[in-house]
Amino acid sequence: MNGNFARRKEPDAVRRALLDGAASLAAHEGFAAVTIQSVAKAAGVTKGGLFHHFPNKQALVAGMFADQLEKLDATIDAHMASDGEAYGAFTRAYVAAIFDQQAFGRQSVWAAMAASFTADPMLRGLWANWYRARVERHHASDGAPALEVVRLAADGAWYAYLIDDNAPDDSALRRTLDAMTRPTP
Amino acid sequence: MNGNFARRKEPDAVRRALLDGAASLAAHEGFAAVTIQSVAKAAGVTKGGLFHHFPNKQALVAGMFADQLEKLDATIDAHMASDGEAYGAFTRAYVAAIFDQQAFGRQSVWAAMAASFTADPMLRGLWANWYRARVERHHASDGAPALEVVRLAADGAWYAYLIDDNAPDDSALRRTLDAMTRPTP
DNA sequence: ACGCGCAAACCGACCGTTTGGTATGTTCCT
DNA sequence: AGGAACATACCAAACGGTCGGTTTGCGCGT
Repeated sequence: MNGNFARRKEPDAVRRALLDGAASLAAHEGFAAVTIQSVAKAAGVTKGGLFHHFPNKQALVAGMFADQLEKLDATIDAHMASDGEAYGAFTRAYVAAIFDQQAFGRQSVWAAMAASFTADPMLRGLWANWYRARVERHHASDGAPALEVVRLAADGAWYAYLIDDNAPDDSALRRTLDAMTRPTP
Repeated sequence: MNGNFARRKEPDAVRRALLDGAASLAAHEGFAAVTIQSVAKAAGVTKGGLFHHFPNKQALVAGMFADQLEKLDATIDAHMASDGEAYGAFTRAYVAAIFDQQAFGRQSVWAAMAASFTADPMLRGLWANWYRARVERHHASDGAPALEVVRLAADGAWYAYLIDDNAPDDSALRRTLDAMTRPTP
């Protein structure tokens, strides 16, 4: 039995707090605010404690990226599971995830991650690999060129939404893109 | 007459060298390499000289952005001038500019600028205003929703191209998008 | 059951470097 | 002469990272 007070040493919980703290910091303060000091403080740990879990900052950021990719995986898989139609299911889930403000809005980790994509080739590779693997996995149902155009347009809409502060109503665009993923009879 | 040697004091030339140096630095070394020191050195000037032309770093970066926007303006206008068809002319020029590697490739200033978009709200506003003004200006010929989708897809393709190192051949996509801007008879 | 050792977990002070920015000159042109 | 156009020296702050020390908990021998 060890479910005692909070004073116990639970490294897994600390590691989780570090990753969550980094993500929250990136979402609300921007990617530049993700410093070793700030992340450690947000997790209730000192710098020394942080460096025990991650050898350097790059490892910390990479861990945060991988964590977010896992969550995105779960979101997309859940959406695909509740989709009756096989054709374009992945593209629909992808579009749905992007148009979900809570997951991809300015106040999200991805907004900050977009900033670091062009800077760090390693993080760029992480995302590129994820996307490539997903496209390849669902090639049977989502390999059509028309679906690729839909995904690209969703990416563009997401980027435009991030940039333009007073974002317009995009529900019409979302419906349009969703309709473009339906099989043509 | 004052067209003498290069030893004369020509503040306009220095200012130009600073903007070009900043752009070149951002393109080849990434946005993080755009520091006061590096830019001044690239322009053959010391820090003090730079701060004579720009009150702070934000003003320097803003000037660099405005400079690039002017160049983009010229590129698009030139493309539109040589376009016989009125409908979708702006969208076609926009797509053409994006798919021009020299202007928008990874080795371009825009690749670095994309990184700073999410970080700095001011720079974000500069781009958002430019885009909004352009769309409004060409609303008569490029206001159709189908054309907006094309522009968004071009943005998405550009972003994907920046992220994925081994970029695939996108000439087919470029033709597809271009075809989608033609008037439907 | 009980101490005991040892490694994992964490702290806190320190370091070298870089950054944007300032203050005080010095040179150049009109 | 006087201001614009630069140079030079300096500064405080923040960053990533290191290092020695301290605490916690678990295994192990008896």
